[in-house]
Amino acid sequence: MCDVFCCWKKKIVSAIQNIEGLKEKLERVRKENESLRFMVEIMNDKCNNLQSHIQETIRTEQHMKYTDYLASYYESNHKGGRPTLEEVPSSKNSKIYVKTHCDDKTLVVRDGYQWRKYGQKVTKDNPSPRAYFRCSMAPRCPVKKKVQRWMEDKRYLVATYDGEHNHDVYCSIGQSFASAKSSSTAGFPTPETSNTSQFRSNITLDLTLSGSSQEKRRPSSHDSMEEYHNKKMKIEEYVASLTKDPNFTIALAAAVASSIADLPKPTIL
DNA sequence: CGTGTTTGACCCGCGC
DNA sequence: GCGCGGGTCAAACACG
Repeated sequence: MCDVFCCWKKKIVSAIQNIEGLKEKLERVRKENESLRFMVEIMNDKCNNLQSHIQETIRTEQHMKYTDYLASYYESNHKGGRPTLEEVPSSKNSKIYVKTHCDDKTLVVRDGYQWRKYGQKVTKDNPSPRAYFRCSMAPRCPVKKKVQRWMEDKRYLVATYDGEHNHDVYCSIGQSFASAKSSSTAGFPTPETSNTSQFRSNITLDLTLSGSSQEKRRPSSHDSMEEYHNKKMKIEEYVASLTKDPNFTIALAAAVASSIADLPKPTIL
């Protein structure tokens, strides 16, 4: 009787120990889960930041190209005179002058959008051939452009745009990144174009807990400040170790790039 | 094999 | 009506 009792007692103690162990395990998993959730939140913020960064980079590039064109154009035609409104290209049916190398035979104007070439022709007034491009989003996007070397200064390419894009630049970029196959035309993110590496290298994936993400995450009512800071430190260490891993960075960049392709509502610049 | 480029042929508007 | 020239098409080709 006593033996049976002892045996049962042992079993019960063992079961209780098991339960305690499971409880601890559960608690650990719960904490891990919480940390991961926190990290996903951070990643999400960083993803948004990255997206804004890309947007800003493209705007800057277009602005610089435009400024370069204006500067050289007014230098050669106005000898320091001020530009007039008529000479400033409009977004619809506009002309853009892009400086290139003289020996550069490709009629490529990197304007942020991806284009598909559908024809080339030598015109009467200009010995240089004229290339015809359609937006790669066609027929959804009706925009076309003609690119030809400028007669007056062969260093410049004249891109004449016909129509207005009804989508964002990033649709083209996302499509290009996602497909990993691209044309050698004016598409911004094409591997063939020299800007690509520059474009990518300018983006640094800041995965530390700084900026907006830190602002957003405040200690909850049941978190003490100390607990919160400890947690934050742990995650910072973890994130730092991840950022040191080149494979992780590559994987994240690829994921971000593909997510850009699926942006829900594109905005027209 | 899929996707983009090349290039000769074709279309179409315009001036004579 | 004809010829010219700019714009587009589409088959062939190239490339990854």
